[in-house]
Formats: sequence, structure tokens, C-alpha cells
Amino acid sequence: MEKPTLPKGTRDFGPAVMAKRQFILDAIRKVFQKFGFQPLETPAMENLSTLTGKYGEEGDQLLFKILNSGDFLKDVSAAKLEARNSKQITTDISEKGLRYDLTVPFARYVVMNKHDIPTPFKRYQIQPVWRADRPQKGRYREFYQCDADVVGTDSLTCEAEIILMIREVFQTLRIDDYTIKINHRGVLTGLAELAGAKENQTALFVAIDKLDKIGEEKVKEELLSKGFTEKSIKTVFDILNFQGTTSQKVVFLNDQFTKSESGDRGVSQLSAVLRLLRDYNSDDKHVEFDIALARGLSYYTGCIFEVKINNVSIGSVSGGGRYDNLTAAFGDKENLSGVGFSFGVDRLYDAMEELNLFPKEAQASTKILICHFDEETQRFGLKELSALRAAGIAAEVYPDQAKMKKQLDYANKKMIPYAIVIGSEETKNGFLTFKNMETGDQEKLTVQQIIQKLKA
RNA sequence: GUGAUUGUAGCUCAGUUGGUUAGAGCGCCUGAUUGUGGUUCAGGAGGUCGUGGGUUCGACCCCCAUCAUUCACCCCA
Repeated sequence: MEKPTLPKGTRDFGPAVMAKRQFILDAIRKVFQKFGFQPLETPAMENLSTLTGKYGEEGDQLLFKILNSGDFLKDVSAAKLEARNSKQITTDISEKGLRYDLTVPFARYVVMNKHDIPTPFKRYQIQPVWRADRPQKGRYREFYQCDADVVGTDSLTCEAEIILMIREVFQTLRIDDYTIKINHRGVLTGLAELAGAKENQTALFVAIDKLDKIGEEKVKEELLSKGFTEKSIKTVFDILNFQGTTSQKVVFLNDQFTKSESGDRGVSQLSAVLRLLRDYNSDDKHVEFDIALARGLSYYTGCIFEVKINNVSIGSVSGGGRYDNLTAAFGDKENLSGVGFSFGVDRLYDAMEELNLFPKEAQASTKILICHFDEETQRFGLKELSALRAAGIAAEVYPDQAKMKKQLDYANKKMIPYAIVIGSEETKNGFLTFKNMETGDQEKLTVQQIIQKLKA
């Protein structure tokens, strides 16, 4: 008999882990709903044609493909088999794949249901996605994303509300030390124009995105090797190295971008978002305008976001941005504009674990355990158990006849904070022994008194 | 796809130049304690040293292969 194992990059979530994950998920879901987002779920698998070509060439390779059922080789020509080119026969033997993110299935859903959904459409979606990456720290092959997107409006209130939602989630989770980095594709384009690198934008963005990771010198090296001139690199870094508050950066860039239409658009939209935050009776706390932030680039066209928790060894825990042609890939002529962002629960979990931020209350499931000495006292306890549950208190009885030690050990293991001990004495006068498992304190109370105490 | 790393008890890890019966801490089980756990004390169970081969009188230790793990690069949540 072989030892069972899990596929690479996947995990079981035991009860202790689930309690903490749900603490995170509940916080996120609650905020999404409070901001008017509605839930959506889509299938784990999509047609491969829905997925391919949406994430670039790299992305296509990271897609998990599902082998066709039955005789999957019957439509493959002998010549193709002979050639042994895996890439060429994948489309013949696989027509489905596991979803790679939640945005593309969402776009597919919007196009398919265009006439039924309200506009603008605000949806949130919390489901696992799969990527055939090599796993490493903070990177899994199966992980959860929590997306919230709005399509059908280009109002910048959406961008402002994304910032508000991120801050509210983090406040609930008691994460204090984090940065919401914000930038705009227009600013990046403007930067490329100033550097005279319109042709080679992608290389520029990929390089400067690594700035805080590998440092200025390495980025310069990379740009030189990609054919950028010393002069244009200097232009780029003169702008990147500007130090100041977010609003100072806005003013500074406004001056730089007098001749760049997209740069100007980017800066004015960013400052509009910041102004909106004040209109919400809020501020730009935790928000940092980072000119070097580039992100995936694949489909973003407006504001882009990324959230990093400080002093942890985890990559970004959230990110997003505005895209103007989400649905175009599915033949939609209207080109709906959308903006959205996503939390990575697994990374949030890792970061919170590293910072020791999970509260104890979030980990206990049962509130109270009923312990007893024999069958008679156990049976007596059952109606008290029902009374507790009727009052909405999570309670359970130790099901077997066992030594008190074993019953209390069980409570400890499940982190149950209270125990009721019922012996023959308790059955006579109705006063139960109510025990606080942490302090060891005990008192004699009726079940009603216990309920009141726990509800208080 | 590229480059490293580690694999010994349920978990975290020791293990001497290659030498007889492979250890510790934590956890687990039993008892001290037939109405009280988390503290203490005493005892106990638990190992194909990842797997397969090779070198050797002799391998946890050296060599080769293989599988798994973790980390970094690319990319990303």
C-alpha cells in the first residue's frame, strides 16, 4: 500500500486552518456585500477556447488542461501522433481547462447574459483557481481568489470604492501595516513617451516593476541590455526617483506630462480618485502613488492597484485595475469598461500567520461542552444542551461514557472555552457546574444563567 | 522551462573519520488521581534512516539513479 499524497501545490484545509480561512473570507464577503456587490459562481472548468489567448503565451502554458473523456485519440491524425508535438495535439485531445482566474470567466458570463444583468453590474466571486506553476513560498497550484468587479461604467467612484473596501477588510482583519500602491497605465505610457521608448514599452514596464525588488542598478542594467539609451534611462529615473507625498507626486507629474496626452489623462484621473476619497469623507491613508508599479499589463488600461503587507515575506495580497476591453475577446462590440480587484486569501492567510494576527475567538467553533459521569447524568444534560442551542449557542455533549480527564482534554483540543460538568448532585438541584476552561474557575449556575452570561 | 536545497519517530530536528542495539524535545497512550483538563511525577508505544542500485568485511554517513520537498529565476495572487 502506497502512502497517499497530495498533488504538488495543493493543500488540505483541516478544521484549525478552515476556522482561520473563514475568518478572512467572512470579512471579505461582508465588505463586498456592503458595497453592493452580488455573488457569482462559475464552473471550475471552462472550454479551453474561453481560456486560451487571454493570459499571454506564458499563461497558456500555465493552464491545466482536461483530457477528453473516452477515446481521446480517435480524432488525432496518425501524422500528428508521429510528429510527437505535444502543443499541436493538445487542442485535439483536450477541449476543457480549469479556470486560471476569475476575471475571464466573469467576462464570459457578462457576454452570455448581457440582456439580463443590471448595468452597471457589480459582482463578487470567491472561488479557487488553478495554475500549473512551480509552487514556492506564497505560490500554490490551487488557490482562492476573491474578486470584486464593476462593469459598464467608467466612473472613478469605483476606483475610490476599491480603496475603501481594501481598507475596511484590512481593518476587520486587524492588519495595520500595509500599503495600497496605485498607479495608472496612462502615467506609464507617458513615462515611455518622455523616454522616447514608445516602441519598447513592455520591456520598460516589466523592468521598472521590479524596482523595489532588485534595486535601481539592476533595473538600469536590464534596460541597457534591452537597448535603452543612457539618456532615456536617466529621464525615466529622474521621474521615478521623485520623492514626496502622493499629492506632491501628482503636482510634479502634471508638470512633466504637459506634452503627453496619456500621461496627463493618467495623472488627472489619479488625482480625481484622491479627491473622491475626500468626498467620501475619507482620506488617502495607506495609499501610495507608485510610478514604478506596472503589474501584469495584459489587459489593464486605467488605474492599477497592488496591496503589499509590510514586513512579511509574502508577495502582493491584492491587486487589480481598470480594463476597457474585457468583453471584446468574446466578440462583444460594445467594449464594456470595467474595474476590479482581487484578494489572494492564501497569501493573506500566510501573512496573518506570520504576523500572528488571528484572534483566538476566530478559532473556536463550539462554545460549550457538556461533560458527565454516567449515562443518567448524560441524559439529564441533553435537555440543557437543547436549551443552549435554542438560545443560539454552539454546544455539544461528550457522546461517550468516559473519564472526566478525557472529556476535558477533548474540550481543550477543540479549543472549547467553557464546559458544563453534570454529576448526580447537579441533577438534583438544577445548578450546573459551569467551568471556564482557560482560568479553571467554576461556579454553580442554572442553564438560564449560563445563557445570559454567554450572551452578555 | 532554468538553478539550487533538503529528505532520520506523528511534528521539529541531532547523529562524530564509515564501525556493534539510531537519539532528544514536543506530541500521543497508561498510571499517580473512581467529581475536573491545561502544571508536575513515573512508565509505555512508536523507525524498511524517501526509494532502487552500487562501493565496502561493514553504509543513516560515500557514489549513481529516481521520487518527493522547499527556495530562487521567469511570471504571478
